[in-house]
Amino acid sequence: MERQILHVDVNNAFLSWTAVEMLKNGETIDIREIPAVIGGDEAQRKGVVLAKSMKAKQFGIVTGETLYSARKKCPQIKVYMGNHSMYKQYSDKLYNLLLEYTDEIERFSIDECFLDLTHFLRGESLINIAKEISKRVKEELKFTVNIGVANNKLLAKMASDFTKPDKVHTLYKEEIKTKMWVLPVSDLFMVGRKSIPKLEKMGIKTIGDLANKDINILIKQFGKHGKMMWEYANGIDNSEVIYKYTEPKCVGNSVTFPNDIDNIEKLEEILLALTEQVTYRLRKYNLLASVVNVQIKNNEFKVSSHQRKLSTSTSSTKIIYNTAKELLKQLYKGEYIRLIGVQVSELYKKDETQLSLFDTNTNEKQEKIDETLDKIKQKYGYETITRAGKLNIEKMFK
DNA sequence: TCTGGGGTCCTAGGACCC
DNA sequence: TCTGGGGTCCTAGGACCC
Repeated sequence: MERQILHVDVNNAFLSWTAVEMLKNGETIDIREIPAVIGGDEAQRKGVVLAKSMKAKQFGIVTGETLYSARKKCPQIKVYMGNHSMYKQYSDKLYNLLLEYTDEIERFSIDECFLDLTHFLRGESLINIAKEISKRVKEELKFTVNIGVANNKLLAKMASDFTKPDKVHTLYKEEIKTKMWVLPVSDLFMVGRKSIPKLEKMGIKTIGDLANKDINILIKQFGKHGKMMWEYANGIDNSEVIYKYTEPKCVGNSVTFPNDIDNIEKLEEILLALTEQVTYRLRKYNLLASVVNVQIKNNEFKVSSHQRKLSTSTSSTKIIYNTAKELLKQLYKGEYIRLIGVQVSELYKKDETQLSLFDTNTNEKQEKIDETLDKIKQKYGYETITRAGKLNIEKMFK
């Protein structure tokens, strides 16, 4: 049986949600109607465009570029700050509305969902459901979405990316040639910055060119990724809508400094603050980690990383930080550092861990200490007790 | 490039084992 | 040892996504 899939994508999510929130708070200007972007803090060297209005797009502003460059394209551009917890609230509102149609929903990102309606149609057509959702979101939640209607996730996602905003598009098998193959290959999901020039060198300019290329040549050049790109270009995708909760595969935190740092003590201090946040989340998920990874980016943007597998899995701040500190020592060659990050992976559910032959007791003792501290954090606020003191990355540079 | 932060997945090469 | 081949595990780096 053909699957009935929708992809719901919020138009300019961060900017639209900010607009709705501002209007709710008495603002009279709708920032969706003027050249505006959501951007990071330039003083903290996080000045990139995270979302843009349609008006801003008309000036050629793209997501990810610097605010400096955005201003050059449009000097009157208005820049607003983001607020992640507000985004989450709007994301939840959308999700709750979608739940009225099916509980088979995959939250692909904060502003995108896949819906599997195969078992929930009851005689109605998929496109009419899409139109109803579109209308209701606009009326009830005051922002707009694009919806892709198709028989698999890839085609639904491609369809939702056609003309914007506030549109419903279908992309059925018989429409692939006319609607998808004519697009530049860079529009295909999973064809990124590095693949585009390689594909062009092979004479592939459109998605159609890719679809009709010999798959073996693509596999030779790109490996598994080549096979996937070819399948996507041909509209082939058998992946399921993953609507059940899945545990994260890794947990990490990283930070770009307001100024480059060449002082190992300072780096260690920040590393500790980051590790505390990572392990705090780990314990909140009730997970233990077996691999610790530390990453640095120097002032020339060169990224390097070291990782180490632990003899036993743990969520202990002390154990993970000690490992991270050693990894940093191996990594750091005295250059100016722009970013540091710590990430843990190979995660296990706490109750499922195999008991290691040695030293589980010390691990457990450390984890107990952390859990006690976590409870205090929950009661009195996170800032009160982090071992990095009142450490707050911004404050550190004052 | 005045170039964020949080993820997932893949690959190549080396160590080590039989 | 002037040493073969295959498998597994580990690490570093990179591609891609939103």
